[in-house]
Amino acid sequence: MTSTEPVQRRTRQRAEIRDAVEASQAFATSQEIHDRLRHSGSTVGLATVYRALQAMAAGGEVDTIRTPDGQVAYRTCTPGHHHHLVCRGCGKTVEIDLPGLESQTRAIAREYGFAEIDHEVEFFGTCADCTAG
Amino acid sequence: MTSTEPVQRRTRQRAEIRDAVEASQAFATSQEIHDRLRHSGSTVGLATVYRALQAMAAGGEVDTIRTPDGQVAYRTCTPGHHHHLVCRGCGKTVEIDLPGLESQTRAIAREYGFAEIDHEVEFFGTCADCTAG
DNA sequence: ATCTTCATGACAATCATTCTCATCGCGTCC
DNA sequence: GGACGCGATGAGAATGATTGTCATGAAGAT
Repeated sequence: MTSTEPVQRRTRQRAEIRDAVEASQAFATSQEIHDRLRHSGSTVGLATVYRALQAMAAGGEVDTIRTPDGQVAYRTCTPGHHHHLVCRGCGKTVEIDLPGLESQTRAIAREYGFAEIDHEVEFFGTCADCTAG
Repeated sequence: MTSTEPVQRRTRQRAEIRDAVEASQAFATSQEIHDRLRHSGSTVGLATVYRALQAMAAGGEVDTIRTPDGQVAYRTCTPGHHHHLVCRGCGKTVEIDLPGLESQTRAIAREYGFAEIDHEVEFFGTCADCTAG
C-alpha cells in the first residue's frame, strides 16, 4: 500500500475551513461554510471551500450526506461507522447505530451476487424543538 | 379529505413517458428517458419529461432514488414499501426488503424525540455480470 | 534563500433542473 | 359536433450547485 497520494499541505484556509466545520453541530454545505467564513472576515474563495471539504471527506475526516434537495453537506463526526438522524428544521444531527444492518447487507449481497456493496442510509425527521416551535 | 388536486390529464406524452419508464428494468433519469423517447421518434420536450416523472413520483406510480452523483432517477416498482440494490455498472435493480428496519426507525425516533421520520436507504454494488465483464 | 509543486482565488464553464410563456389539446358541458 | 376552460406542452432562458481554468501565492524540502 504505497501511498501515491500527494501530501496535503497545511494552509491557513484549510485550517479555517476545518474549524468552521467542527464548530457546527449540524451538517453544512460548502456554500454555508463559505458564507460563515466570509462573514467572520475570512477571504477564502468558494472553490477552495469546495475542494477542501471534498479532500477532507475523501480522507475520512468529515462525513457527508446528500440533503433531500440534492446538496452535499459535511459534518465532523465520531470515528467509526454510523448513520445519521437529521432534523429537517434546524439540521441538528444525531449519530445512530444500526445493529444488524451490516450483516443484513452482506447477506443481501451474497444472495444476489452483488459485490462491493455500499449503503446510503440516512434518516430525516423533525426534532422536538422544531416540532414545538 | 377533499382532494383539491387538479385532475391529471391523459396526454400522448405522458403515455409515452410511462411506457418508457416501464420498459426499463433499471432506474433512469429524466434525461435518459427523454433521450430514449427522442431516439425512437417522439417529440416530447425535456421539461415535459421532468414534469411528468415528478408527477408520477408524487402519485406513487414510480419510485425515485438519487444516484451517487446526485441525479434523480425513476423506476416502476412493485407496490409496497421496499428498498433497492442498484448495480453501479449497468443499473440493474433488485427490490429488497429490510425486515426490522421500520421498527428500529420508530424506536430511534422515540428515543431522540424526532417526529415524522423519513428514511433514505439504498444499496449500491456491482452485479455478477458487471463483475465478470 | 531557493525551488518545486500543490493550493488558492476570481471567474468562466458545466450540467441538472426549473421557470416562463405562448400555444395546444384533454375533458366537459351544451 | 362544437365551443370552452384550464391543465399540459415545448422551446428556450434562467437558476443554482458544482467543477474547471489559469495565473499567482506560499508550504515544505534542500
